[in-house]
Amino acid sequence: MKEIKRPTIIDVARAAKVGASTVSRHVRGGKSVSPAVAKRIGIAIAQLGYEPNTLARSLRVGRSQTLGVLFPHVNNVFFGNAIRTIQFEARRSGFTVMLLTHQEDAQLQQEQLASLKRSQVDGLILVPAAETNIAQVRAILGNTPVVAFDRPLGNALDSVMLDNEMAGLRATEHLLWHKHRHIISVTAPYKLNPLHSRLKGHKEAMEAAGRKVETIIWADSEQLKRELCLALKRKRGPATAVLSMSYSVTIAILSALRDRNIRLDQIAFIGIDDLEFASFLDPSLTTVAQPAEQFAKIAVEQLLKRTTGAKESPVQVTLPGTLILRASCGCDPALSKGR
Amino acid sequence: MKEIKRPTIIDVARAAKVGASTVSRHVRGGKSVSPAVAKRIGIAIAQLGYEPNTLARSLRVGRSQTLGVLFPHVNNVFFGNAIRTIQFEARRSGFTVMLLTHQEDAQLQQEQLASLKRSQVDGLILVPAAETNIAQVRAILGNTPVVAFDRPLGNALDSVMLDNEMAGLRATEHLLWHKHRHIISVTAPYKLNPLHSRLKGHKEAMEAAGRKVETIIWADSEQLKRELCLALKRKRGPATAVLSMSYSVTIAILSALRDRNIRLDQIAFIGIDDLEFASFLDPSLTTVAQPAEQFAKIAVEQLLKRTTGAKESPVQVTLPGTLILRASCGCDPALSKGR
DNA sequence: CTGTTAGCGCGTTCAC
DNA sequence: GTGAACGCGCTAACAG
Repeated sequence: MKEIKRPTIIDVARAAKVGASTVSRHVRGGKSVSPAVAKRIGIAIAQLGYEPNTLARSLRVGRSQTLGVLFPHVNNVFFGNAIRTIQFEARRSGFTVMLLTHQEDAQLQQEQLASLKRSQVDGLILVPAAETNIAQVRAILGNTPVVAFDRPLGNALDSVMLDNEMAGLRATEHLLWHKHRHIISVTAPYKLNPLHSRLKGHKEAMEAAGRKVETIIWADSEQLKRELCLALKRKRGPATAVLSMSYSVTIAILSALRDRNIRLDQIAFIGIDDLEFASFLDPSLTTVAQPAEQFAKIAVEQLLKRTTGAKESPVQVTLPGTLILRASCGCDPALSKGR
Repeated sequence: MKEIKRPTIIDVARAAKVGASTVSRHVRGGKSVSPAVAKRIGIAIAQLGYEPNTLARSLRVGRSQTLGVLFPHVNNVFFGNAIRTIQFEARRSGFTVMLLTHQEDAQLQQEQLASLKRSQVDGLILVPAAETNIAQVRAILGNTPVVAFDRPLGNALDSVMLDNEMAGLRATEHLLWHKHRHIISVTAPYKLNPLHSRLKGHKEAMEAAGRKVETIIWADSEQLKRELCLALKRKRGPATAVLSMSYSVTIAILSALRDRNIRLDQIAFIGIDDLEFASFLDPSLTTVAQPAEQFAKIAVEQLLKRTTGAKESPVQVTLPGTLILRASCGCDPALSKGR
């Protein structure tokens, strides 16, 4: 079994006593090859253990059949599920996925984009880092199709994301419905559009109810602890409910509460973005979940359309979140049994 | 800005009035090019927005500078961190990473392996699905270097993983030290070597202490609830401590306890594998954490050695886990403040 | 130090 | 229905 180098299409051709192009037609299927010859080729391929060289094929046809995916990271349910589905959908269409991460770092993002470009990806699904603008991306990517995922990147691009404003609005309304009058919202310092929109929806709901908007911008853990305690423990109209604007903010809040020995059942809480462990906390956490799989399907579908040269104007898909009622908002704990 | 097709090395050569190979030497750096010429080439590249075509280069040199990574999924801290570090380390050495998942499915794993092979990856970091043997992998991969990650795959391969037996032993010893006499261990039905080893270590510790080994094999959630309740609530010597053998088992146990309204503080608990939310539970969860970053570094390093043709006999690296003492084992809750 | 030439493995004309 | 020849973009030999 001296496999000093891998068999090429020519080796197969020789073994099957046919021309190379006949083998080529056969492996790609569909094309007309006489049954007898097809049989011989099939045997030769099996015997030699031939696998087409994707690199050579891509170079020749000018498409790599590869989709780039550039995410901040892979460490949360939403991204994890999205990635799984993206891979699945891409595979179904004969594409492979090249997954990179930029760790929310603009510099690294640019490098990764360059890497993707050099790899000749046919298209890209991008969750842009904060303060990214479309020009930076285009400068590196040229005219490679891009769809923005989870975060907008100008309306010259296809995009798919949550109806963030609605999410903020609905979550707030639910808290108000539970008769909370002093709700404190917590957001991250990143200049990320989704956070702004969620906050905007929150403000809208608060103002419609005639309540004062109070927001903490989480800068560091000490400051968050301080401000959160202040709001929750003040004598005059202490906050009784907390609305978290994102996954990482929720983590920060949970840490802060834990460190200050404030039990979750002393306040009401809703977090935008679901957490895999939301139902294991006590009380279980009410969250607004994003339809990751649906996002992924739409993103891939849209991207594949573009790679085949569709020229329609960009579509911006916006999907509603799902308010998962568990216990932390004040709803009956029994509800949490669902999941 | 009519960018009808991307500039090639020849376009650059013409623009700079030099030969193509001179440009080639320049872009790869290091090689000797006269300063004057280098300058001209630099300008031409900037002007045209030239990016080398990785595909063509790979085809030519016979290496893709790409490392394949095939993981079960990306949805847990351990895998997530490992992936991040693998990408980082690979990048540092000029490699890009092609990440695929097999969802613990042997069939899908084989397909993904084939895909990786066709993509001409220079090496592969693999977390093998259950019941995978080395022959299956080699059949598809030929002589592409592979390092097994987190799970062994025969000793003909480089591998890096946890000292699983030690982890099971240490966790058990800690529970015994807390005077628990009836400890119940819970494992998954998958025929995964790490689970066996952890269980083996557990048994060792139990037998050394003269205690009876009781193990639940988690088949489905109803059965788990039933058997767990039975063990915890029986009249004669009820179990007072639970040892979970893996991340997913821990999730299952937490679900079971929640559904049966058994609060975590009624029992002692240690889980092998850390969870990102371990410190948010009440009581916070004591776990054995795996050094994901260290694993990743070693795996990449070893793999890169192989891709440059190292022929030493396979090395099997085994690293100890870290017992993170939080509250659920019975240690002072104050300890949990650490993280 | 530089340019010319010849393929890497494949798909695609275009003759047969 | 089939095969020979060319070239995708690049780098490794060589010759200058």
